[in-house]
Amino acid sequence: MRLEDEIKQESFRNEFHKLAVNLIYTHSWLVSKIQAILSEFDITPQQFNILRILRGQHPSPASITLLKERMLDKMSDASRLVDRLIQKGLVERKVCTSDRRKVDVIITDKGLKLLEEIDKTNEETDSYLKNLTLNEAKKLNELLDKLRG
Amino acid sequence: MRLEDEIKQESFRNEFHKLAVNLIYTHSWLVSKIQAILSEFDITPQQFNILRILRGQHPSPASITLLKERMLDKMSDASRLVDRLIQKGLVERKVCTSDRRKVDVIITDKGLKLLEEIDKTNEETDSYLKNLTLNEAKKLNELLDKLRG
DNA sequence: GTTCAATATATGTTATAACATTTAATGTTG
DNA sequence: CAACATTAAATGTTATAACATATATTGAAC
Repeated sequence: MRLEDEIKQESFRNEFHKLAVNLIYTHSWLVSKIQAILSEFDITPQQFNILRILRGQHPSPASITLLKERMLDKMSDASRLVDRLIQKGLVERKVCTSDRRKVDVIITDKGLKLLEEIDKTNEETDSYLKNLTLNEAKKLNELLDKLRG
Repeated sequence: MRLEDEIKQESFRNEFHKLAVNLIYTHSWLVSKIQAILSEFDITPQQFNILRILRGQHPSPASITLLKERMLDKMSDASRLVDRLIQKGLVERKVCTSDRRKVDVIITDKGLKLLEEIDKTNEETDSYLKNLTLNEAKKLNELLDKLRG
């Protein structure tokens, strides 16, 4: 569906301006889809992302800095995110024995099991994007990579 | 630059999954650029968007509902956004005489002037996106529209 | 005209991003 | 070894999205 119709704006200054608005709008569209799926598991998209990063590291722990590097936002609130995951019993935090400034963050078995359950929704998540063919998805990825320079 | 290199992840489940992550990452990249520019005017991207919508309506007022429809996020905090713009003297809020449930939100002269100043940064804003050719930008817009269905 | 449903918006709440600051620990230099 | 610089993460703060709720007003039905 055309952006102009969806936000009821007749025109843009130019194609680049339209692109900026389109990215912002489409991001919001996508994230709300993902959020709807994840809310059934009582988890937010950002918390989910942390769990996946930790699973990728498992059984090694991850530091807060490593989590930040792997996350999609430039300066995320990783420490507080981890706090909330600890409350949910999905991760544990330990003092790092080799460097007392660091903490070791580890995913729990409960966290791993939750990810397994969520993995079962992969088909549904992908389906939202399958308005595009595989080649179109590839093209879109290439263009996004090029856009960032 | 390739997404895999930027977030230090070697692979994705499939192209569609990569696309989801790429959209989230690119959005964050873009918004931080826009934010840097707007912060010099002491305004957030969302506040800026409200001002632009109100300028488009000027001299007619806009209701909160209209603002919400025109905004890029599904369920934005329009009322509180307007509060903060009022504090900055950039908009005014009046009771709507024809329907006391509604309020009329109007941009002030100060708000209009600020937008004129910000308009001078358009070239800079566009320049971030000019890693793409015009045709590539068009293609990207088409694909994003198609993606949402 | 009265009753009830729908509507508009303000407000409450949680989670998050972003930026700043604080505090303690580690690394570097002399 | 001491002094200072750097680092890691926790914490403070503001703004926002999203969802829920509250309250007052308007519209619809009878």
